[in-house]
Amino acid sequence: MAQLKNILLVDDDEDLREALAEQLVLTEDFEVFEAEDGASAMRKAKEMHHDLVILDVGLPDTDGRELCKLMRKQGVKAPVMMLTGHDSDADTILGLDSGANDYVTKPFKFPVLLARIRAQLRQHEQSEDAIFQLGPYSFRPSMKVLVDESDRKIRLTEKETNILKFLYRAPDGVVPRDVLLHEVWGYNAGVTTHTLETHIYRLRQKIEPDPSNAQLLVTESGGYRLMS
Amino acid sequence: MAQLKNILLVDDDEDLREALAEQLVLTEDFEVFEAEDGASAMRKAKEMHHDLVILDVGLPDTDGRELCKLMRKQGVKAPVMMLTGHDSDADTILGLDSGANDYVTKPFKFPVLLARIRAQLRQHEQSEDAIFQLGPYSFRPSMKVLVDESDRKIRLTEKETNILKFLYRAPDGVVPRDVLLHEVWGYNAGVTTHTLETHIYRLRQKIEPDPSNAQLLVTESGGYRLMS
DNA sequence: CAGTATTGTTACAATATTGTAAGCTGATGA
DNA sequence: TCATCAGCTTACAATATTGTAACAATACTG
Repeated sequence: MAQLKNILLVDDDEDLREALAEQLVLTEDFEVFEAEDGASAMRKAKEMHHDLVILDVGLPDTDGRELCKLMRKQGVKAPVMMLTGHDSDADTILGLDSGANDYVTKPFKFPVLLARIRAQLRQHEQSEDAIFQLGPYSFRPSMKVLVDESDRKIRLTEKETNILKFLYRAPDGVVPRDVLLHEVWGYNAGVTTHTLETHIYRLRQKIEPDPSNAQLLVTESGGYRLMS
Repeated sequence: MAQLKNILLVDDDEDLREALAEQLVLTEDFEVFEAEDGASAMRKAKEMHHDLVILDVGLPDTDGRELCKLMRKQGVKAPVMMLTGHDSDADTILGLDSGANDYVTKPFKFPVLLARIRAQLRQHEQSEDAIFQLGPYSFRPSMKVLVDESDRKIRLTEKETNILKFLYRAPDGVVPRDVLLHEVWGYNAGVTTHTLETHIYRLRQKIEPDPSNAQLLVTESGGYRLMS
């Protein structure tokens, strides 16, 4: 995973919660934030962005499904994984219909949970609500904006958005010009690599503090790379 | 579900497959297409669009995971649900990493599968690869086009795309003007309902066979409705 | 029926987006 | 050193998108 993902882990069973948190952190892909009841979960959900929420169905103050609905209503778009003790159909259905994305029955083996977490994260990256961390910006492709720390918005054109999207997703960083051309303009595009260069230039003007000395969107012999 | 969804069901166990198909059809939400081996599954996947694929891991000719990867490589974007007989971790992980979206262990209870299918479909509607059936068109929001039966493409502007998207998703059809305004332009938009009307007009020019007698995008006292 | 509100139609102007060309820079290598 | 090339910068023109205004048609109400 290119960037550390924030996970909000909500479970009142402290032993389980901490064990889980520890294992998640060990993967070095996640930063884990913990909550032990619905109220504090909501609070934490509001005060920062999480990339995924793990939610126990049974909490001391709220029902997990209700909490999930509440979170959705409050605008939490991240995938929610429900943990439950009972594998009854009713639970499953209700769990899924509360707006949760996946459902895991306790006890579970950690690798299974982990695989499902990764699958959810991967899937969410394709979604309209996806938010990416891009250097100092948070990037919302569907809104075509970059938002900086002080909440200033940088509007992007469609081409710019697509360029960033494909650069971000490139598994190992460098994307050759012609690949980028094909990805953004399509395979029969009558556009020269020169056009791409101009777009990169314009992007840099918008996103680089010092455009003539690119830090985020760097040139790399034959292509471009997005620094995280 | 507003529109019948096509499901491709791949399993060599004829009894199970037909029982499943029947139950799915009974919900009246799905049309089911069956295949009993990898080869014919690939053939069917190519010849038409399916909204979801159910795939048994063990097939006579191919391994289900390989088939899944192959489908992905061939451009199948629909969610894939893997059915497996063994609940081993390895299977789970491999299953999820092959590009499958969810994983259900046999034997399962039908309502559980159904709930998971619905969850996948719901989630996929938010994705970039989502394709909607809109009257005679297939609508690809991420490409901002409508494609008609004879493969002619109608390009849409961003506003037009968003209008269609929100109309399509409206649970019970009619969307009041002001709601649509808020959804498409945002809550602090300095745009009058008049602007919206113009956009609707332009949309109709593009998508209605007889624009002065709208069949797809109809006016409904106070708002608009998209006919499926 | 008159008149008012709602919705549709047309035309136009402001703006944003995009592609291209032309010149520039700096590195590389013969 | 000089030629060459990849990549950057700047400017400009074509086009697409969008909002608005003015007017026409239609439905609704008293």
